[in-house]
This record gives sequence, C-alpha cells and structure tokens, in this order.
Amino acid sequence: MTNKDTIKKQIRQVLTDKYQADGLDFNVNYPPLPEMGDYATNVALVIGKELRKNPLTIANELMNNLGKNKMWNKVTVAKPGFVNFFLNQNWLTAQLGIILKQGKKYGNSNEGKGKTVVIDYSAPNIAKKMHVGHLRSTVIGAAICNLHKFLGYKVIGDNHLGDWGTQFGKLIFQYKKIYGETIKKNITVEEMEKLYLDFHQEAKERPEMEAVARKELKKLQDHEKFNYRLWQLFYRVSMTEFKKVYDLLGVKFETWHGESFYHKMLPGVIAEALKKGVAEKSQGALIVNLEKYGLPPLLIKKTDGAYLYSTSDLATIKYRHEKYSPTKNLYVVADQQCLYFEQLFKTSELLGYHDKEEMMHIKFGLILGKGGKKMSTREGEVADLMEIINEGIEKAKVRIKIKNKNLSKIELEKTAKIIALGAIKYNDLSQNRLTDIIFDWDKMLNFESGSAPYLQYTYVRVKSIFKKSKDQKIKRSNYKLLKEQAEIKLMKDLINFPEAVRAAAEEYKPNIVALHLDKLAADFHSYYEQVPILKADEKIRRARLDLIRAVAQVIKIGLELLGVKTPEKM
RNA sequence: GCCCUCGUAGUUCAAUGGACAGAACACCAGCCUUCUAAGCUGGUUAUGUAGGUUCGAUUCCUACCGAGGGUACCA
Repeated sequence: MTNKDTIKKQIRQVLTDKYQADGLDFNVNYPPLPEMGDYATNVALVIGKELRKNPLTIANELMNNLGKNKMWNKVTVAKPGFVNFFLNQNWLTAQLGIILKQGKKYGNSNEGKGKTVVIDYSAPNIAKKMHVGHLRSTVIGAAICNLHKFLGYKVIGDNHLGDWGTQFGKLIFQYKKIYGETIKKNITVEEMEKLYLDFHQEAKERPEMEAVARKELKKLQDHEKFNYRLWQLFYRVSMTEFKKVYDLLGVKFETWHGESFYHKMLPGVIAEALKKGVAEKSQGALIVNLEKYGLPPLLIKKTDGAYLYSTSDLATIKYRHEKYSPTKNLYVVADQQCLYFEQLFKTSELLGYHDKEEMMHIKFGLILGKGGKKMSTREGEVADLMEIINEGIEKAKVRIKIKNKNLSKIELEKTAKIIALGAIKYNDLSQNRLTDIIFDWDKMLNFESGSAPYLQYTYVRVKSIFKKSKDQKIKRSNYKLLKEQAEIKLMKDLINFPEAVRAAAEEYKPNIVALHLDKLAADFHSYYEQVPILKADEKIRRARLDLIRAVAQVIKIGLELLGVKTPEKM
C-alpha cells in the first residue's frame, strides 16, 4: 500500500461514517508548492458538488473527523476546499531505514501475484533491418515488462516476428533472379533488403511479377524444398542480426513466436470463423463484417487464398488465451495500426477467442524526420538502429576520454556502451508515448541534463563518495539529524518512488518513472553542491551517507525498470 | 469524405479536471587549490482559434484551423 493509499483509506473511513458516501471517486495528489503540504485531496470539492454544500465546510468537517496517523502531523484546509496533509518529520526520516532495508526490492509489490500479462512488442521483420521505429516498441515494451514483473505479475514478453508474410514470395522471386538456385550462405540483411526494394521498383513496370511472387510464396507455404531452405537462410541471418541488437539493448524475450509459428493454425481459424457465421465471402475474399460496430470490414483471407496478418493475429490470441489465460494481452505497436487493432479485438471477441482478458493496444506516436515529416526510405532518412547505436558509443567514448582519464580500455568500452544505450533508450522512455517524436541525432545522443547519463552520473557521484569514505556498510544512524531543506526534499522524492512505479505500470507510461528519477537526480545534485557529506561531523555524516546510499539505490532500481544500466564510474 | 492521434517558450518535451503551466536545449551572467563541472546558482520566453460544461479547463464537449496517420487483399 502506498502512502497515497493510506491517506485515501483514512478519508474513505470518514466518508462512510459521516456522509454515507462510499463509492465516491476523488484523488490524492502532490500539491504544486511545498507550503501547501505534502499530499492534498479534492474530496471535499467532490462531495460539495454532490451534496450541494459548501466545500470549505466539508473540508473542515473532514479535517476534524479524520483519524490520527503518525504519517502526518498537520492537516489544513485551503480554498476552495482542498484538504492538505503535512508529513511528520520523524515518520519521514524513519522511512529511510525502511528503504535501505528493502534494498533493490524497494518499490515492488505483489499486487500482480497469480496474474499473467502477455506483452507483444518489438516484432521486426525478417530480411529487413531494424530501424528507429522498432526501437520505440522494443524499449517501451521492455520497460512495461519490467514494471509488471516488479509488481509481481507473471510476464510473457513475446517477440511476434514478421517471418511469414507476403514479402517472402517477392524476396524469393528476386533472389532467384539474382543468385539462381543456390544457397548464398553469406548473404547479409542489407542484401536481402535490397532484393525486396528492387522487386518493388521493377514490379511497378512489370506487374506480372506479382503473380509469380505469389506462386513462390505458395511454394514456400507448401514447404517446397528449395524455397523453404531459402526461408530458413533468411531467418537465420536476420536472427543473428536481431540478436546483436537485442544484446546491446539488453532486451530478453520469454518467447519468439512469429507468424510462421501460427501458420498451421490458420485454416482452423478460417473454418471456425465460417462455422460461427462470423466471416463471409465478399468480392472473392473472406471478410468479417463489422458494420454493426461502426468499423470497416476485416479481411482474413485474400482472393488468392493466402492468409494475412489478421488471420495470424487471431490465431495468436487464441493460442495465448489457451496457453497462458492472461489477465492482460498487450500490444506495443505504433499508433498507425489503431484501426486494425479495433477490428482485430472485435473479431476475436465475436469468435470467442478471448473472454475476460483485457485486450489493449498500447500505441505510440511515430518517429518523424526533420521538419515533422514522415521519414522516407527513398531519401535515405530512415535511420538504421545499429548505426545509431554505434554512433552513440563512439560519441560516448570521446566524452569519457575528456571527462575521466583513469579508465582502462576495457572500462572505457563497457562504460561507453552503458552511457550511449542509456541515452538512446531514455530518449524514447522519457517522453509521453502518444506524441510523435521528431528524430534528432543530437537529442538522441544527448548526455546532459534530462538524459540517462545525467541520472547515471548521479549514481556515479554517490559511488565516488563511498569510495572515499570509510563507512562502507550501513551503520545505525540517527536520521532525525537530517534536517536540511534539501535533505527533506530528497527523502520525499524517495518515498514517492513506489507511487511513480505503480502509476507508470497502470498507465503503461514508463515516462512517469523517468520523470520521477529526473527530479530525484536534480534534487540530489543540488544537495551535493550545497551540503558537505564527508566533511560533516561523524553522526551527521553517517546519516547523510545513508541518505545518498538510498538515492543511488532508487536511481538504480528506477533505471533498471527502464532497462538502463548504471556504470560504477564515468 | 469519414475515423484516430497530436497542436504548450525560438527548439524538443512535461503536467491522473485543481492551487502561481514545469523541465531541458539554446542564449546571457556567475560558481572548480574543497565529496567527478556529464554538475550547480540566477535571468528572458508558451497552452492554435472561437464557443460551451465547471467553484476551477492544457486536460472534458462542439466548431474551425494546422500536422501526422488510417480508411479490405501490406504490416
């Protein structure tokens, strides 16, 4: 139970006893200014509206009827009817000991115990490079996985690879044209991508190529020997590349069930859809009419008999339902596919493929090029993910060499990776999911304030103090000595961390955690500048060391939830 | 045409219907013989337009303007 929950619970007690208002919805917030208290509730304003009574009167009644709690020592009422809570300093300082005791578990919970969440994210296409667009899904998806695990959920992160679609017919067609009937073992992803692009270029003038490509696809789907071996080659080469990227990003999936995994189930899906009267024929194809629900029809089988992404996704929902019976089935996919997911979820519902589980499209905005326009492959604007990462690592190395000359070569390599990848990931994670992002090299590789390196630097500064201190272990300290404004501010940041974690998980918005860490880090740096730690008197020094130990601990936990590592030196 | 998302400072982004709209970058002025200056302190600048609901609107509703996306055989 978080601190806000404690306050809420106590307010609810008064509501029940005094106003017989049980199901009322109100909030508990952090007020905008410290003078206004540490927590504030609008409950009196809500009741006031409901009962048509003066909210100030209600606020006062509420204040007077509120049970005591050692968490706060003062409650006030402010216009037009806020009730403000002021934390008890002794209670606050005592939290520090609890935080340190909980260690890296601080902020976790078991509220997800017994519940399974499936998270579908990343999902790159075989035979294509991963670009910045995949980064968003991967990084946000991974953070949502981490947050849910931290809250006790069983998490199935699934990389639903695009490994069986129409593109393979085209690819095989073009491959045969260039390389003939041999297996080119050393083919690269770049070459595969070029085959695909060339096909499209040529097919514009020779549309008859499309039909041949479809035949190649059919042969693949029938497991014809050569085409299948070719597909395996494409798959293997692509996976090797993907794994390099995931290794660097530090992302691990529980399963890798791509479209090919579901291929055998597709005829069954179609048969079931027909049998249940969900699907119908239209213009030679098979569709699900969703007019009743205000949606355009969903195509599940093409005129030529081939299946689509939708067919495969329906099979996926069914599979996940039977295999995991999840409470949530989440798709971290770009906003572009918004309509598609509405159709998909509705169709799945009609088919009875899911019942209680919450189906959710966690959408995010696009990554746009300079000037806010969509990035175009043709103009060479689409940034290759590996290229960005490598550029970032190089830039980080240059920076480290200037900043810290005492690092060994190995340390330099390792640290540069941690910093560069942190910066790149944080760029996505610190922003609201829904807004479109303008891709900007400088911003993505920013190492200053408002970046992951800023947070990492906080951790390193604390570590550096400990290296110079004799007090390596937690000793019994008197935390009541922590009376500086900056210290109180830091402790409040620390106790609010679990609420940030929870809000981030509930709203699927990792940027809530990012923002919280940024505030904590800023408050730490400010504290660091104004208050001496090692030079303070013995007792105060010990208490301060514990305080910054807790700061480092929370920074590390938070960054880990975001999938960002923390270096020991930088 | 219809549907979805977004419009906040010069730029890039924050802000579960709450109190005086926050940062960062950039720009200007300071701070390293003192725990790592990737830092700190101070300064200038913003809610697309017009209505509505509300004690209170960046947030909800309506219209308009602007950007992006989608709108059955791609994913």
